[in-house]
Amino acid sequence: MKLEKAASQLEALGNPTRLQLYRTLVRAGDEGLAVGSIQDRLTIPASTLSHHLKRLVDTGLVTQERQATTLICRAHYPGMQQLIGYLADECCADGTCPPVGRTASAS
Amino acid sequence: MKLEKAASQLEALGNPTRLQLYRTLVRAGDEGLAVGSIQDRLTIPASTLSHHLKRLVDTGLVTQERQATTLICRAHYPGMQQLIGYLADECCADGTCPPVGRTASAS
DNA sequence: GGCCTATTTCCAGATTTCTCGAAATTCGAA
DNA sequence: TTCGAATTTCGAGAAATCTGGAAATAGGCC
Repeated sequence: MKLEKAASQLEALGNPTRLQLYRTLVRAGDEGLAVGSIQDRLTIPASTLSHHLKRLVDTGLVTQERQATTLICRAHYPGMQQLIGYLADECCADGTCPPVGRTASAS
Repeated sequence: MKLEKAASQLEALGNPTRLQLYRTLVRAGDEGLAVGSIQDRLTIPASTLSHHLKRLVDTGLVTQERQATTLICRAHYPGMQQLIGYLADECCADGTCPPVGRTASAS
């Protein structure tokens, strides 16, 4: 994964409203949640929610599936796993780095 | 960890320049890197770098230590581990969530 | 077709971020 | 104390984000 993509995913999660939104979707599990249901739970205007949702979808952290007029949203785990993978590989985010300690080899 | 704090850490990492900066510090290992050295590697103006660095320090992802006139910066692993911990606990970011699938229990 | 619900797009204002030059500050050395 | 190197703070402009109301669109159902 490119640094640019990881950054955009991190940025997408780096907003309290969107992080809460993502968390809500994770908790909803496989069945997902309709946009309207999310709106009811988080109590935010439809347009605002739509913008945030789009951001998460665009970065690959959430998927949507039409069911008649309602849109079901689900957390997209592969997206999150890619992100965690990037952090672990490039930023030692798995917590195993301090002992390992590869020394700086220039740029 | 509070959602707010996790969000601010994610936001701090969610900028290409800062992510690259953090990555550079991780790679530098325990000895860390002076602000000036970082500036040389990433080729960004001192004031810009200082702002980004401050952001990472404020969110607990980086620590600084004075050595005479130079400031040594180091990736602060506990900060990153807290973040990963939050994601794993609250957002199933450890990849074990899909099979587990806890159902939504309202807000 | 006409209608209703769910959701998005359009628009715009307020706020925040990002950037970076110039000036200030810090701290050691001579 | 005067100088010089390292870093931060100040100030400011450009760009992006965040927010939400109003209008538009999508997709069934009568």
